[in-house]
Amino acid sequence: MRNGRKGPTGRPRGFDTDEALERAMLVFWEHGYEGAGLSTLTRAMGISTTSMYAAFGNKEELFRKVLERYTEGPSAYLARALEEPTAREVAGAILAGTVRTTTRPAHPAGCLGVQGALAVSDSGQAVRDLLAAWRNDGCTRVRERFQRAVEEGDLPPETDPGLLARYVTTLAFGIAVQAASGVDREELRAMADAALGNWPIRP
Amino acid sequence: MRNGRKGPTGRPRGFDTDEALERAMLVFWEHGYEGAGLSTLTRAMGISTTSMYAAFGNKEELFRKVLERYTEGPSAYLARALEEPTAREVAGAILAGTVRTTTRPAHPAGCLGVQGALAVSDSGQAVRDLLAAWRNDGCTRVRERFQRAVEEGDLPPETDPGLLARYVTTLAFGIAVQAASGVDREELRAMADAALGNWPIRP
DNA sequence: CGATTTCCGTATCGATCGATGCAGAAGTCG
DNA sequence: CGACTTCTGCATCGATCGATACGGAAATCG
Repeated sequence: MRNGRKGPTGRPRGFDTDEALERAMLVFWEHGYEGAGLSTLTRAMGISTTSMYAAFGNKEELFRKVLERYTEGPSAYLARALEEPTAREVAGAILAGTVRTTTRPAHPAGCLGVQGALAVSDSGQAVRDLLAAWRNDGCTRVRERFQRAVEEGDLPPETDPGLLARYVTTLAFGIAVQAASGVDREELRAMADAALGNWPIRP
Repeated sequence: MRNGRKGPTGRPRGFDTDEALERAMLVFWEHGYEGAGLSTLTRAMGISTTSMYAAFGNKEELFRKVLERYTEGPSAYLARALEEPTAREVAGAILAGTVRTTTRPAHPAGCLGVQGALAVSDSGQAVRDLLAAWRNDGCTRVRERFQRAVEEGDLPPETDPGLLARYVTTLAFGIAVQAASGVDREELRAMADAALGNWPIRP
């Protein structure tokens, strides 16, 4: 559709796609996939429904692009945390990043990947499955990092990397729920620090 | 309205209120407050929308009654756990009960109190706040139980009961999210056991 | 400029949302 | 039985849902 080799270029788009996605991300983050109506979304994006459909396809594809943006933006702390030198620092960075992102002032409380579509109607199950896969993928990446830590001798050889990854992600998802409930940032940070006081947990 | 002192009794209700509430609970549990439409609810309850409004008021009041039923039914493990003799056993019972309830076969995965209304549209914020208060109330009750444990010498005197309660409930909410993502029951059970391997956590 | 392409504002689609009005059936009283 | 009360099935309400059709405005080409 774009850039066929023949003919004039046509009128360029009248709005910034990146900024529109950012606005849409904040709406989905606050209200969830199904709680965010087209009217609310387009009003926040500053465009009409026609422009939204022309630029992003439909509501579900808009959400998919928003989730990509979220992964590389507010949730980028995960990828950075996986590069910490020790498993203990990886876990600490994940929890600290989760607390920071889920309780940032002037941003919606909680985590888009958790509250975006936990329980939905029949028409939203595709997005529900997408987010479930997103969460499970996060846990898998943490497990692989802990597996490497075992191989490197950073973690004791009898450590179960899957168990440990499930523990850290469970804390992270729980923090997201607490944040969505209005719990204070400092309290969550203190709790996360204390949770890693005895590290690593063992089966 | 019911049982005014004058006049005949009138035609009795043609369905079992308790069973209708049970069916509604399962629908809200699976689809959330806003994801459960009146047509889905009434079909599952086996009654018409008119009967639902006559018996329960409206959708929001129906949900409130469903939440009460959930608290005294699937979530009753919390009240029982608080009566365990030691703080350590309280925490263990809470996590074991959470795993059991959020992964019970033939029941919806996850926790109604978590996925019932985490992120909603403007018209659902009353229910959202209701569930946030429900979760915070659970944390408060755990904190008060741990406070008692400190006074009884069951927990070390320097223990922070609020921190410990936040830790246990964060794990519980995280378990609910994992369960909603399809994580296996046995894996969650093993993780919960390991999480309490070093008890209590300290600030 | 004129031709062509694309974007965008308005108006609207059918479906579903939660919620009711109405009338008659069904049951409980004296 | 007959008076009275309540429940229930059908139809429908206005609002909103996600999604489009259409046509004019705007921008880029030769």
